[in-house]
Amino acid sequence: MRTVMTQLPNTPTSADVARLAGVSRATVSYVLNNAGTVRISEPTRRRVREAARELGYVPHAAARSLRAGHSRMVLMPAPSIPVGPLYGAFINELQWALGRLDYTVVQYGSGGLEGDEAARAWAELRPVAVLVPGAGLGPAGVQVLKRSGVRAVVTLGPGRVDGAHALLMDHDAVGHRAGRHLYERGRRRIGVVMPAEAGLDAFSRPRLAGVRQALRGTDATATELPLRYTEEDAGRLAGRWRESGLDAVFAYNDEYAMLLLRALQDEGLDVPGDVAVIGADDLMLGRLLRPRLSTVHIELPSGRCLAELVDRAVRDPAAEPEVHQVLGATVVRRESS
Amino acid sequence: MRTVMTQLPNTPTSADVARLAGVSRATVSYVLNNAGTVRISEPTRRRVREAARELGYVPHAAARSLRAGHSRMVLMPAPSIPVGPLYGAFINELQWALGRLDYTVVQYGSGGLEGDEAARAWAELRPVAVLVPGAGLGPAGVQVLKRSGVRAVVTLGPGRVDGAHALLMDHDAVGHRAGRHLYERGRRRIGVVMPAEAGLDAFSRPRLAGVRQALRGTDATATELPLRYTEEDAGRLAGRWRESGLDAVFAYNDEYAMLLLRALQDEGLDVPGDVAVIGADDLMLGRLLRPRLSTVHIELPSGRCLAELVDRAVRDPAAEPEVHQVLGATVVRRESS
DNA sequence: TTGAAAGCGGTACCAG
DNA sequence: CTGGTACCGCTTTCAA
Repeated sequence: MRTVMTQLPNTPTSADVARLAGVSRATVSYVLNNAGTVRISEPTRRRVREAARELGYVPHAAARSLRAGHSRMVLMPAPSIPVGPLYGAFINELQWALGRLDYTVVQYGSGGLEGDEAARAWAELRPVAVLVPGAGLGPAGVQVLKRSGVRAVVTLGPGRVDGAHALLMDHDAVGHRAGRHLYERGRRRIGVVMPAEAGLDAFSRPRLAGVRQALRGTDATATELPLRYTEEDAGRLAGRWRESGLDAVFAYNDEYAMLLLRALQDEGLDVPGDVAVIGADDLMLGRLLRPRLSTVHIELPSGRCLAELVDRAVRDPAAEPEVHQVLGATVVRRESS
Repeated sequence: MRTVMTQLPNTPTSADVARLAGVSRATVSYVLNNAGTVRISEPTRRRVREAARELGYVPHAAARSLRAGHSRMVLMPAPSIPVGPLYGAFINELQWALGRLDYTVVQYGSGGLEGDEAARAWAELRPVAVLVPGAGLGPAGVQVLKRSGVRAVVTLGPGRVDGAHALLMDHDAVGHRAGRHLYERGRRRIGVVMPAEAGLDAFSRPRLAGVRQALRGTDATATELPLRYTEEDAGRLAGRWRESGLDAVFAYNDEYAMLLLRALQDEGLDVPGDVAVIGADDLMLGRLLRPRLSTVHIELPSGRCLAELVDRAVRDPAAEPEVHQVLGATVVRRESS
């Protein structure tokens, strides 16, 4: 006794189309895929197309790629932390560029899984390529992916991983430029804001290291300044500023810089007189402050360029992994330093 | 004559695991899925697990869901325009919440496809549910999805679509609050910034309509102010301000508001004396300006709440579509209005 | 020009 | 407790 309460539409398959058109499934496949090797008469083609339209037939991607033994899916983990406009624009451009090359980009919501654990989940989808921002994927993860038929693994982050192509985003350079700039402006006691928010230390630590490196062998010092992204915490930090004796600060990025800048001014400190401030990312909004915020402009690779790398790698999976240095960092001096 | 230049690792299948463990594919499946209905001896289980580990076996999601006739994939189109921190945080929360309910969230890079065209592409993946932000999906698209076995279609946007659940984000309300606020502050000639950037008019138009509605039946007027997100264009707009006679502006969101605010001040106009400015989104950075930016705080639904809606809908696909009003808009008055 | 059939990788029923 | 096997939807030889 089956009580069917709700008549869910039975999803039409190519067999249904074939039946309706009075042909075989093979013919349906030929017609709908415009197979070049076989000639199908025009009347038949029309009947098939008509039947497909009438039934609302949509091919089943899983079945197709199961049969084909491969797909054109490029998988990236979805960012688990809110991501700035810079990186967001980069992703969009990349998706578009890969779309032009007939790949389908899919961002996988890794819901809690980390690094090599996540790699297993990604591998289940049998993508043709995987793009992994940040660190977190180890050589083991790369192996899992490759063994599952992934033809190209590309990491975009601070370091390279064995077996994967790498787009090195050298955040040290960002800190280095900032540190050098502040030093050249005569600053010697330099604070470096370290966001307290989780997930950002992958970027903040290299940036700090870069500052340290720029200052190595000089009489200048770099001091870590933990900061939560709240007005209260910025006020607290600014309140202790005079006693700290710091005469400059590299504020991780423009948002933290703006936050701190305002707090410093509220404490009666003069920027850049008493303390020079520089951010990073070159956000539009930084230009609107008084004084206009100096910043480290960051140049990401073009989406097109990365898309081409992926395509190359997919076509020749056995080639040596490419390693590119892709993060350009330039100081844009405005009024705050 | 096959010249194999590169020994690509042959992806292990459950058959390989079975062979290595000396059991059948069925047994492998039982063991690896912890099938409750069948008892497998502990030694066998160990042999199977060991073999799977050794081969680096990863199950093939497509094959599995092909056989099962369904998946737990929730598909959303990836945003094609850079998205603010508000919405980004919402997506993250949603992904996490759906992950807790054992769904896999996938953002599909629709690379150029629009609305109902895109629906067909999504349907190929046979997701169990589809979440569509914005307008653009019509009833036809919903039908395509449902006929392809999608059990829940949820739109988050300005209006409802036949057959789909709707989380109504009433951007009119944002404009309405802003308009009413400015009116109550005694302003009568109100400008409304309309971003020139593509893709934003889905939001900006309702917001404008909301302002108009708030002003209906009063002696106040709303004037459209096209604005590109550049300093030059803001300067141009500010340069013509005095002759426009406007005494207030609702600037679409906080970013455009900040841009315009600075430009107005550079023109020697007093904010809020000569012109009141209000934005929207309640960005942290707006609080840092002088004067602090008034704004319309927007409350999005909690990810958990939406995840539960999805789960309900998936469990009972035949239920009446739910329609919820989910966008809370509240004026946060600071110093610029 | 079209059809029959094998098989992609897994799952689940039924026999043993 | 375990193995054989049919089948999910689609593509692609091979024959007719």
